Amino acid sequence: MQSVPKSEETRSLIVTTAMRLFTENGYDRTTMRAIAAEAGVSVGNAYYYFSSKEQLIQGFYDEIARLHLDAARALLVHEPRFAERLKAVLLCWLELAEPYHRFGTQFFVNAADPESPLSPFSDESAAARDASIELMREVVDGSDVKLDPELRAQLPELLWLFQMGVVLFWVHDRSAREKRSRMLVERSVPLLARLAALSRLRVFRPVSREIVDLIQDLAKRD
Amino acid sequence: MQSVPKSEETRSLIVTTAMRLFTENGYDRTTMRAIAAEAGVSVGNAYYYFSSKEQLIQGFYDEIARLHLDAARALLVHEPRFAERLKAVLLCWLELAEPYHRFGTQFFVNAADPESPLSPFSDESAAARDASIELMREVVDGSDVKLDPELRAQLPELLWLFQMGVVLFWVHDRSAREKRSRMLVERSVPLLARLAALSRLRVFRPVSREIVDLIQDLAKRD
DNA sequence: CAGCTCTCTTGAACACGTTCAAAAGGCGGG
DNA sequence: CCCGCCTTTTGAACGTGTTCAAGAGAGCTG
Repeated sequence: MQSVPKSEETRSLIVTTAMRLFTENGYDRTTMRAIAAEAGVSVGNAYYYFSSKEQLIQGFYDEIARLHLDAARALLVHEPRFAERLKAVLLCWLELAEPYHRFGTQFFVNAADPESPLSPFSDESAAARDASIELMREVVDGSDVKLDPELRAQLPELLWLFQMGVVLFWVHDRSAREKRSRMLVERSVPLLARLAALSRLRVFRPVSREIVDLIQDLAKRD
Repeated sequence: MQSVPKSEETRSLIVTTAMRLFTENGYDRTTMRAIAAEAGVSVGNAYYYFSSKEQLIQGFYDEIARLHLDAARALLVHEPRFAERLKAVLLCWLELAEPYHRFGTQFFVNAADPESPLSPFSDESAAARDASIELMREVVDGSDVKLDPELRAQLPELLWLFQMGVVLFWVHDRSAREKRSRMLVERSVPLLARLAALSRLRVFRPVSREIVDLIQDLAKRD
């Protein structure tokens, strides 16, 4: 049988313990000393595997992203309508993230720091970001939506940005079980779909072209 | 002559010193001990006036908001065109904030924490927020823009939200002298103005109504 | 002036994230 | 079995934000 290297065991023991304590007591109230003690290792050992307390949640971040990709793809299989596809993907994220809303808040605040490797715009997050954009591309391509080809090319990235906006809203959402975040998704998605459809109208063309151009220029890396 | 109470002097000595050190060395690299030493007081004394290091920047925050209100109003006097008014107000903010971009970043990250009193959505920030929304109302009301009355009522709040978006972009902007943030403003504002005008078209009415409704519902406090 | 009270000030102490020199384990080659 | 080398582990120590009990002033009252 395939034996897991000892070091990998220690690593995952630490990250598992950390996640448990974070969800139990919140991020701020969980100390590195407590994590180490609970995992039965020394503080220094935790720092041998993770360069900071913040870094500890990168593992969780990756985990939730992976779960979301799988769960969302499953939902897309039998649904051709664009708005429904997008809605399903976003609601699915809200559902998966719900258990972590309490400390997730703290986490996503750290992630808002442009310097942090946890920022969705950082180089370190490039892989996760690309995967999410790819998912949005599937949302668009597998649907029956009719679009200006130029908009179609940009849309996945725009939808990813929209998703980041939803996350931002979710972080600030204090309603029971993040009901308001769900409402945001349920009501804004049909609107987006209608706007996307409208974008093919003649009056709209110049405006939608310019929007696409602007985003494209802004998205260029410095 | 009106004598300033001693305590006010100490308070402002501390905040002034802190601002200077923050801009010189950045927020993280400036310690409370350094601030206290430089101001010639004890660490405990700084905490007598400010409940945390973060709190120290609330002063700066208020200051910049006040400067912006004055400077922006001056720009509005002889300009009737809606897009130009909005653009002037936003570019004016970018200009005022530029010297603080370096540590402002750190600051606005803290402000992204929904729990923090520095969050633009917090109760503590209500006064500053209302003042900014009022400014946006002047931008709209003093202009020649023609609007659906319902949209007109909501627009100031929407524009304030848009401004928060610009700030978010600015925080992540790493281009020289935040050139990209200026570009964002210069190109997105005319688009917004055109969209606002389009909103009076018959095809658009239902969509724009729903957008206004949605925002209104979301803006309701829990 | 003596005493009292309230504001202001102090600096040592605490808790936490983080670092680092040193020790302990594990392992392949002699 | 021992030696040398690399990985892993340790815990004391450091720097930082923050707290707090104690003291110093400043002003008021009898």
